[in-house]
Amino acid sequence: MPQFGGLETRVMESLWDAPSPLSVREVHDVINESSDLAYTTVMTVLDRLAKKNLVLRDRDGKAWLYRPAATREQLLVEDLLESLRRPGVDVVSFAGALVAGLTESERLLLSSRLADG
Amino acid sequence: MPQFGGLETRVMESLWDAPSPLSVREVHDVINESSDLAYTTVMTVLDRLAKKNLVLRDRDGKAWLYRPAATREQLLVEDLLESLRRPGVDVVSFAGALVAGLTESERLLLSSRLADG
DNA sequence: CGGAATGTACTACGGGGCGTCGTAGTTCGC
DNA sequence: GCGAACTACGACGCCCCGTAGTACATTCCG
Repeated sequence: MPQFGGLETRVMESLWDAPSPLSVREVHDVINESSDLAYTTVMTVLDRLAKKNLVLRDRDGKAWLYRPAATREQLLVEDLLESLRRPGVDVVSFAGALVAGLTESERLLLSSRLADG
Repeated sequence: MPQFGGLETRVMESLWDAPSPLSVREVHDVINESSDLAYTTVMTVLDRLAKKNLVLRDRDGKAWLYRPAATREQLLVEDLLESLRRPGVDVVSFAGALVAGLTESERLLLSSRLADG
């Protein structure tokens, strides 16, 4: 629903890319392959994301395991539909601009998917 | 490209809904049909939007006339494509989620538009 | 059992964006 | 040249987010 900050995005991507829920330590390890952040920094971010209901968490012993509340694609669609349905937005114009911006393969993919939906 | 703030959004909508470029005063008048903001508040917002190249302006005597740099639909598509092409995003999943979220008429509209693009 | 890890909760601070406006200065019309 | 309209610029407070420290609980190992 909202826009993620820079670090929030990286944390979400760690979770999205993982096959199963991750602990703070695991997310921290992933993140720190390309940075040098404190453990508590990652924890704070996960905590805030959880409070915003963008990630869910379950106890695993003394630790929490975090997982995304929605896939990237779900969030994308939610955002898109919300914007698309705001007053004044012309869906026809949107479709036109979209066609102009898509690559041919993207256009075909979307097209076929929409056709038999 | 970016996300507008609350007042920024209302200002942009004033410009989008207008048939021709508007002065600060005109935007202020539109906005103040439903609020009570100072003239300079609206001016500041327009100024910032111009500095971010989200609106364009041309001189008209001593005043500036403001117009959107892009249509809402163009911005929507830009945002969508940028998100859609980020690593990890699955366009097929996106298409699936999109079909599930669209109304039938929206689906048909997009579908036909994409088909003959 | 008792200390070292490991983990969480809570607090904090600084920067940036944005809503909000005031003041000072400039320009145009009469 | 004077007043009205307009702009330029600065300012302040709030909230979000990146960043982290400290304090406290739990667990594990010797």
